Amino acid sequence: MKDLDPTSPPTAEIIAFRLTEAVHEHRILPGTKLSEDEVGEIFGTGRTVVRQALRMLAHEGLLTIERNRGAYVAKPSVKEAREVFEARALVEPQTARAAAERATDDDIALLEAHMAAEHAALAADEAGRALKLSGQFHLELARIADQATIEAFIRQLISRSSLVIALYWRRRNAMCESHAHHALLDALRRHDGDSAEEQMKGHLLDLLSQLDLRDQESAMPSLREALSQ
Amino acid sequence: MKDLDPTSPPTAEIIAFRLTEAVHEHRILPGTKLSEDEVGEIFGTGRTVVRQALRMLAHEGLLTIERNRGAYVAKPSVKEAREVFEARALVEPQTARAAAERATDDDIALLEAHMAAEHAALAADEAGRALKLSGQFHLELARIADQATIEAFIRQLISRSSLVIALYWRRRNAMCESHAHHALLDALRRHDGDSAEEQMKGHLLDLLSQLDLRDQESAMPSLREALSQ
DNA sequence: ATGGCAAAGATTGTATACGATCCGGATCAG
DNA sequence: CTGATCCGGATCGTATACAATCTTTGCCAT
Repeated sequence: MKDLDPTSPPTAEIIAFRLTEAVHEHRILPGTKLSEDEVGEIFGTGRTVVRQALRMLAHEGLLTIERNRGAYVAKPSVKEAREVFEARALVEPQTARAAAERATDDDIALLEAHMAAEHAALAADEAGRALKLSGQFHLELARIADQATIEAFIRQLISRSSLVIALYWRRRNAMCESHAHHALLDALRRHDGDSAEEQMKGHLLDLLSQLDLRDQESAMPSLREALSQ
Repeated sequence: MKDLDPTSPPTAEIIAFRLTEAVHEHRILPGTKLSEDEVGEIFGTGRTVVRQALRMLAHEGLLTIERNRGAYVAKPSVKEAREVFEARALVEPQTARAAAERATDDDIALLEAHMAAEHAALAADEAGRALKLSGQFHLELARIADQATIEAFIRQLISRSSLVIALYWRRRNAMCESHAHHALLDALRRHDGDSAEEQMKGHLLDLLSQLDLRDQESAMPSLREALSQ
């Protein structure tokens, strides 16, 4: 009851969470500068707390901090983008399997609510919000699998995936991936680990295939970095 | 040439590295308190920089920070210990495969030097130093595999493995695992991905089997945590 | 007009001061 | 003697002041 006071100054964790949310929803785009003074004034706190939050996010790969220059929302290279999805392909299918084998009725209900929210966001044309929920769906699977260590890793991967999608997604309009989550949820309902693992593998390949990761795009950025900022 | 000045005050990264090294070498054991003032005086810097370092290490799971109480070297539970090795078993075999397929002659030479140092440390009866080098060996494989994202994850896992070993290792004397690294190195020399993957899988199972992770030990801690710590 | 250079402004890096919280011992009632 | 309560010391949390660094802008020489 003491932490619910809205007038109390936000902690570093809260600021980090809010910023993470904003980046996941593509309300803050890669390359944006996050000035300490600016963020501090927005949240009504000093720079000390803001610095903690920024360093946390930098450690998760969401920001890059350049000494004496400031914190910027990260712009993953094509190589990093590939690595992120390779890592996800390595870790998430097995996690989905474990989740399917362990999921309780409550877990299923929670995921259904999640998907409903995702559909609602899509219907309301709030693509950013839908994307964030989509990421949370994957994170819920890790939680259900009861693997806190891997869950933390997947959280980082999903964070970076948001950045990758912001930079390299092909068509802005269609976020037609909800079928995949539906199929995953079905597999979980049946406690079918094999199917869940397979669905997840396919889902991640689908996501990767919708990215535009041509090397042509990777040669430019280093040049564009210098001027566009 | 400017960063090599030994009189200049250490940065947060340097302090974090030194502390990490000390924990990996078991010179600082789980449960040890790291006071901000104390660490600051040791490194000749203010608390601000120390706090940054401590928070970095906490974020990697090496320390646990309790609000208004201080930072303590983490004491992973049995569950966490299992999770760490499950995660390693999930990630490292494939990484070893990729490393075997990509390793250059220089990489092999570096690993050989690494193993020599490891043997030397064992011969000098410096078990802690040998353990740190052993961890670095695994990390080198990730670097050779050219997977920066997964490398960062493995770094965290190795950190926590050091803590797990400090807490749950069975016999203090024998660190007879160097055979495994030798076999891995052989597989890399032959660029035999299959063998490397299989060797790594077996190596990690060996490590896990040498831990004493009985539930008896896991029922106590939650109780012991409350009073002993 | 262009290129280098210098000074001003802005932003981050660090230390320190002050306030908040927690732990431990002392005191006292039962 | 046991238990609770209160106070002092110590440690952490935050804000702020000052120093270091970078960027920008204006000027001058070529």
